[in-house]
Amino acid sequence: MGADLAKAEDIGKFERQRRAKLKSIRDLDIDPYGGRYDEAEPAQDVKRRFKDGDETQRGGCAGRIVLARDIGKLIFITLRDGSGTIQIGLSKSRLAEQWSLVKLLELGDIIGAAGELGKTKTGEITIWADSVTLLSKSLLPPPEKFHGLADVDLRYRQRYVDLWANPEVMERFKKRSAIIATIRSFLQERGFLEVETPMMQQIPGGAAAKPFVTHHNSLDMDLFLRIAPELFLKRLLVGGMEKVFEINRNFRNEGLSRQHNPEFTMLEVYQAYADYNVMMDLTEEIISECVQKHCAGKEVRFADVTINYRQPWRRAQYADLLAEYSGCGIDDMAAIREKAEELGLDERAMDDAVVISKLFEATVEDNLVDPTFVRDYPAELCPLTRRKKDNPKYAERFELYIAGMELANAYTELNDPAVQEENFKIQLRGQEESMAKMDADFIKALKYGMPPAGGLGIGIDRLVMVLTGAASIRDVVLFPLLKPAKE
RNA sequence: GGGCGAUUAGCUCAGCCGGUAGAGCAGCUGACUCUUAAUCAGCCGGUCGCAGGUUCGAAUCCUGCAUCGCCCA
Repeated sequence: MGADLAKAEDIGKFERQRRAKLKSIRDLDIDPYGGRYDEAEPAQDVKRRFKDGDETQRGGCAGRIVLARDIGKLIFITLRDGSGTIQIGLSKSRLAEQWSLVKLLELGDIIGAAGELGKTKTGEITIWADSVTLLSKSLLPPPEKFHGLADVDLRYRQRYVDLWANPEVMERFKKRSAIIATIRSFLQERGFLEVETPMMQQIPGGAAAKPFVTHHNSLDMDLFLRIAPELFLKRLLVGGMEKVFEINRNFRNEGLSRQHNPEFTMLEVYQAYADYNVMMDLTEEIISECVQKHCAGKEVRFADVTINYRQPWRRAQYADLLAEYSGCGIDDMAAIREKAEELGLDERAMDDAVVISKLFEATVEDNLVDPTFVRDYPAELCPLTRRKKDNPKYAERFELYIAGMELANAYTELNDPAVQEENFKIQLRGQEESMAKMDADFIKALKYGMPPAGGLGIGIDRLVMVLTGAASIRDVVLFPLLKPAKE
């Protein structure tokens, strides 16, 4: 407590010094918070269009001062904007009456500068400013200039600092945006309609997860933040939308981990008259397009492994993979339970299907580094999925694994209302998980008739992780959920 | 929930077997019109996460707690 107060005072010291400068600037009759600035263009563009030897060129940029080298009557500033950095040369002789302002500038301030373009003796493209505009005074000291902001917790809490103090962070989030844009246009070009379905639902369904609860005051009604959009997107299939997709947030009331943030972004795609094989091809095409456009090659580093995205991707049977890595035949429950016991999975109270799934997680997943489609899941694990016609023990479902992570999940959608209702009831008997909730309106929709369809979900955050080499989901979510800051 | 690690100046970090706190950056003062993490001289800056314990003496050893990270469930 005493230490916290002391710290607060220290921070106050730096802020006091900066406030004093702010006052000096006001005393010069200059607004320290500027306004519209029309002379700026992106730093990268200025550097790109610069032609050596032409001394008539001019340019202007606006951004944050991230480095400054003060040589007395000449100051070099490294200015960072959204596109990169550029050097500004501030000389006393050129700036004349503005020099007193220039001497008051410091790291972190946001300025605009315009003037002749030129190269320095050492070859750096530089704006030799003849006008400088203070656009926003910074009152808090920036992080250390060379190491940037290193404290992991602070980086997430103060992402607004992280983004400009650590350029690779900005790059990663630009890439995330570009990847999502690629996916969106890929689907739109193929005739998929982008839709938005409710985030606040009365009956949370479409996945097995615990929902967040919220409350609508004037209706005096509890609502759930959606755990999946699935049941609404299928209603759209009933309504006649034959190719739809949604990219939006899902919310699951679970713990946090490297791969889990309670709110995460999901792509779901539905295509009438298709099945899971069509979805498999689509998944491979979408992600390959992203690799093509946003990665340096077909091999991408992720943590301590290299992922090989060369097509075609492996497509393997769930049962075969289980046998390959656990040594257990999928029908040999005695062996499966013994193996689970051996691995300390605490399987006694679990249904057979759940034990199988736990054993799969424990033995197989980590081995699936290169993109691998795992297909034909035990039907008990798939209440929304159509069973295989030639072997109803299995469902027409696949998951895509990359780097040991579940990246996508897809199936041939179940469109028989009687079977769907029965599956809901079976789930109801088993667990209190939300998948167990009976959605009578959804059954009603199916009774009107839903075309056979393939459905696909891709975890966008995880996709961005594997494509950008980010080991934690927190590195691809701008503002990940954190515990409240201590004060 | 369990294990491991971290917590020292605003930031990034040193600090050995216990002897009473250091560097770089930032800041302040001064010099410098071609720097690139500019340089040079000087100065300011710390209840060493918190609370106990051992000791003549604790940033250092012990215990508990808190926060953060990593791994596991």
